[in-house]
Amino acid sequence: MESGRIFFDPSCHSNMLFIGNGDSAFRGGKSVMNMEENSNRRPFFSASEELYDEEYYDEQLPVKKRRLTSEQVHLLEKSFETENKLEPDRKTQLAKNLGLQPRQVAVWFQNRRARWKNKQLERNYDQLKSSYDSLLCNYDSIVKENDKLKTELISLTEKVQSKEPAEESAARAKSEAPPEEAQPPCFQLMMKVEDRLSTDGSAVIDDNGPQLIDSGDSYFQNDYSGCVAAFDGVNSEEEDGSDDNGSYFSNVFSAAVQQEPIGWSIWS
DNA sequence: TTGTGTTTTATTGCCTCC
DNA sequence: GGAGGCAATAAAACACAA
Repeated sequence: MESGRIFFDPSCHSNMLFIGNGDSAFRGGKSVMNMEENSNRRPFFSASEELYDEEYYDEQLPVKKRRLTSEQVHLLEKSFETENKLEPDRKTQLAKNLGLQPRQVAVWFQNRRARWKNKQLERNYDQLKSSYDSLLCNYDSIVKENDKLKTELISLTEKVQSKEPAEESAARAKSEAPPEEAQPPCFQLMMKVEDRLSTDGSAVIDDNGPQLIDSGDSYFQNDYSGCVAAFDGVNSEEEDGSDDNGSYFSNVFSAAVQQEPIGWSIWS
């Protein structure tokens, strides 16, 4: 690269300046930056209309683009902290104080906003990622807990079944329960467990089947209802949108509604 | 010293607002 | 229509490892 003159590289997309003998595109201007007194840096000429300044070229040899001094950057940063948008008056004042062109101040703020936005995006990404990781961790522990409860349930059920004479079970199923094909497998297990765990036995199953669940000491009441509802073979109404397959829970609910004197009438 | 990646300064083109 | 903002981009300046 030759030295001594500034010219535009015609092939350069951004009108970047070079030092050399070229003068065809040389439009001239004036000094843009007043660098520190003791700085050996030379100013950078930016806008084309600011380029031509014979006196300046006689005195100095401008080189391409220059960085702002640390003092200039410091003041710009302070200004940016108070307000990241630049109104015309402030821009002019800042430019004057820093010995820069207003355009340079505007460009600096523009680039600074872009950097801030990128940082903000990074911060947001980190926050979202940590939230996601936390949720994932919770989800995993819930799934494990659910699996554990399922295993417990199956284990208890097997124990109950192994102690119950087959004929007794069959007889009760025939006389007291709704048609077996209308009940979900989970309910069948519940009935058996409920029966087995009941201390007095007589009060558990009476003529009104649905009271079984409402009897106050139901094994599955409340605490396990969610788990049971999620158990395989039990479809919630939300899942299939219907209860026309003889769901026991629907039956219980209907029975409760019918027994409720007031209050529930809206449902009947 | 040199190659390479990152940061900074600046331009361009498009869009919105008044 | 002009001013100003923003995204995309160029290119110089800088940092740093080999």
